[in-house]
Amino acid sequence: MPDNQKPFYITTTLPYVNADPHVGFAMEFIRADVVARYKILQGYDVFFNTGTDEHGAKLYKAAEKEGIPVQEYVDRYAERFRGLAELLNITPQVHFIRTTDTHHVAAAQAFWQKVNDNGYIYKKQYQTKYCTGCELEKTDSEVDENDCCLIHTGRPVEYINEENYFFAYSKLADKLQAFYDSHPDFIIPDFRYNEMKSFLKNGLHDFSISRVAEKMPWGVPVPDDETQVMYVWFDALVNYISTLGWPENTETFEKYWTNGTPVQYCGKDNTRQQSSMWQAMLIAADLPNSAHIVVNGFINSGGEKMSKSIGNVINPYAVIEAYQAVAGDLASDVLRYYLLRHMNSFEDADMTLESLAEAYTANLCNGLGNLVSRIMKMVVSYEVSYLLPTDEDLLERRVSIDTTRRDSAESDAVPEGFAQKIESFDLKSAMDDIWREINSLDWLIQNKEPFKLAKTDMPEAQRIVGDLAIRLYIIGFLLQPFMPNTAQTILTLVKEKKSPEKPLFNRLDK
RNA sequence: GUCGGCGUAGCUCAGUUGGUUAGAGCGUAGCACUCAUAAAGCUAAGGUCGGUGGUUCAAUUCCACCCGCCGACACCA
Repeated sequence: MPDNQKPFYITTTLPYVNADPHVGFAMEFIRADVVARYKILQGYDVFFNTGTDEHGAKLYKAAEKEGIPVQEYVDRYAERFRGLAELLNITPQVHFIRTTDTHHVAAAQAFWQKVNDNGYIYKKQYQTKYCTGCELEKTDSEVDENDCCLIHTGRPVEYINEENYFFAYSKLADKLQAFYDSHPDFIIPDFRYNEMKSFLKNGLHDFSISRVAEKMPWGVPVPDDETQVMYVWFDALVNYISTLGWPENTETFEKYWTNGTPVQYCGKDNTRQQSSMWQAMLIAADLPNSAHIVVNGFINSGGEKMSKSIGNVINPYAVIEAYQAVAGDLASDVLRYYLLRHMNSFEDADMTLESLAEAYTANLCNGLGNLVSRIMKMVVSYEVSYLLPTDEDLLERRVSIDTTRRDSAESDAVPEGFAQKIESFDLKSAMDDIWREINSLDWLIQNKEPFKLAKTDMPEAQRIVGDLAIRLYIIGFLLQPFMPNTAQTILTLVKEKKSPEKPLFNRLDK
């Protein structure tokens, strides 16, 4: 490994730990993992961050309701989310930060201090709406036109005044605008960028960033003011840099944040926080901005939003468990495959167990799995030998295969533009490239008929199957970031010239 | 309401800088092969490209209006 490896930073948002992991977060996590693994393969020195967001009133109340200490409550959920990384086969390199980590708490305070020193924090009276029916504070979107909470429609909310700290968001509008203007690819996809640009154009209002500790103590204490704690997301956003050891570990911070083109994945409900508020906060603290915000859509099921009452909630744990029966160790790859190729890269998508089963049969059993079996069976039967390309060759797209070329236009062993698709986070299209190559190989076997040639012209049959094996190896190579276990299985089989003892993907019972 | 987007085969979507028979994958039906997980290959069925009007020699592609759907419009982690 060269010493001058280029750094790369990528992070998910931190899920709020008031419920079990959702398949939408699983998708975000998997996508970030694909990019991280891809960059690792490219030789980058990668810092991949995820974790859990553990402060705030909701958790405080949830723990109270269960009658257990908050810390115990969040510990339990943090473990469940940590378990998700293993379940989804996320690279072991991933860093897992908790916003209750002592270092993070100190970093959030240092960040606050810095923003305050720069004059972007001030104290102001803040009016909150409070529903005495719910015994909860309400936001503007939680009250109707008669100023009543949506649950207690006959009872107007009360107004409570409290003193909070405010973030001078509005003072940062010009700088944020200048940043947007000079970074045309900052938010991906572009229609989300347009939304944020018009949001900014409509004017920014300062917002409160603290709560009265007496009422809600479960937060990071505001420096030099024991009466206030930070509002949960102000501290939470700082995780993206506290995970790097900021502020004291300047070396790591500069390496990965300043020079690592930081990429942040998020769901569409987080667009504003990540790409506007957080960026303004960074500017206020004299820190460099993120390089890209990549915004995912939501996953619906059967045309409706997933909800417990409809009963269409899909649990990633259950899906993987179900597929272990047919795919064994490759079960996590089944879910990865589906979320990466059958969910739209940027817009809302629809997931059902039926369409998952259909995709599994068509593309993993009949497609990839079957192809591995038919090629490797011939490799073994005809005692084919071949010389595999090196990783360096493949990274540089230096591969020449002649005897099995369908035609040069539509079947590149290493598809042109494949890297570009991953670099622009269009992972679905990159997957499509791989499946085009899988289809090409199936077509070639059918049309070159090496299984017939084996009876009349063995050397020619061996040459064809050898090329097919090399191309299968390349498929395994390309598949590594997307379906790591499957890719390893294929690479090993081709290297060792073995046919699989049993199908990679067994058929589902009909 | 303001701004933006979408509506193309059963499903998911691509495409048309306006121009001969509108594409892919999956699904469905038939043919046929055997290296393979009864898989792969070939063929077929299936669309008045949301509606109406306009511009044009010519519109699914441009314009207007209408219908339907979606997103943003802030203190929701």
